[in-house]
Amino acid sequence: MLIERLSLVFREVGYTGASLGMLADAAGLQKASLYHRFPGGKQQMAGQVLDTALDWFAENVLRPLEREGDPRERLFEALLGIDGFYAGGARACLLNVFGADEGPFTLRIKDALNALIAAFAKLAADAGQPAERAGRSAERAATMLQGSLVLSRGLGTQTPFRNMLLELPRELLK
Amino acid sequence: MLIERLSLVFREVGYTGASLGMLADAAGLQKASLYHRFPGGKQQMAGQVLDTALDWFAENVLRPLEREGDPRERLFEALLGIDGFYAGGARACLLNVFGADEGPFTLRIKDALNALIAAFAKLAADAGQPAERAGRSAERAATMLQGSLVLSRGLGTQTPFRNMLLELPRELLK
DNA sequence: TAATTATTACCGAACGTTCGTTTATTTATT
DNA sequence: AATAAATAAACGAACGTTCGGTAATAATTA
Repeated sequence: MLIERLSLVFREVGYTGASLGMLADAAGLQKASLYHRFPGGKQQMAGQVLDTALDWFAENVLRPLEREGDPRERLFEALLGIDGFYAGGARACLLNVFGADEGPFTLRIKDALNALIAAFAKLAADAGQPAERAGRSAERAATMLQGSLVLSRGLGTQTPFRNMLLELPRELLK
Repeated sequence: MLIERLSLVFREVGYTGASLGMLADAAGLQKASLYHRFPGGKQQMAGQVLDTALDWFAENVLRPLEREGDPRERLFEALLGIDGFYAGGARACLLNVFGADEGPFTLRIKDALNALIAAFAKLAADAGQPAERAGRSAERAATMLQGSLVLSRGLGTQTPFRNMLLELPRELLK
């Protein structure tokens, strides 16, 4: 899939860091050919990459968190989605990567983060946490998710990410 | 201070995102003049910015964490340093910003993160936590620090950072 | 102290390179 | 034949960098 190849580049070097040469190489196309698919240029590529990622995340992470059913099962399903989305902590988060460059993605990033927190909060509430505590747990869960990605990348180890996956149930359930 | 002005630019737009024009403007100098102070160019500027920041961090955060004395007092002093270092969550972490671009700073970033975790671990151990648990608490504290910065930036609010400052004592003490 | 030399700090202008993008043309598909 | 997909070549603009020279400051000499 073309979008996914582009996504890997953006997630590795960020928006400004991704040159059209790199993107073309990753796509297996010439730079000019990318402009046939994305007349809007680099910004459109990044936007579509972000949209696709957010769609996947909504389907495989948010939806399990928000659906009906046993909270523990829903959380495990979401954690599976998270693990896949970040490749075990090896791939950076687009929200972090695109958020660094203040640009046309700021609003979408903000909405996505809020949606994640809201989904975590619903799960925690469904698991029996009082509303206020569920909100704090949700924010802390999102914080640990993002932080573990930073640490995993900075340390060159996937263990912080894995530890975070193990700790989220304690945080959000019961 | 010249270095601090450059630091603000790097922390705002990252390494690749920072152009020499922006850096020169922030410094109140011409581009050519920056090459008088930094013959090594942009890379040397970033390296010196990183070194200066790490020195400040070591002095005002790591040292309180590792010194002798009451753990609660030491932590509060460190939290004060952290709050100042990140301007209440408004300024990004150089470890995150420079870590995005895989480059000549990777090793220094790794060492700095490990030093922070080690300092947190020593504090938690001094506060009475058994060694193994102190290590986990320390990693979790570093994770929440970095994560709260991502969230604060992404959401455009300082509250995640502030909440993190409030939660660290619970995490590391007792 | 005054004049002179070194040294440092800074700047305008240009360098070659790479950036994102466009145009014109060829190849593939239907 | 017509439409879509891919490309080679080139574009202006911005990039990081270099260079020659000018102001300012310090050191040295007389």
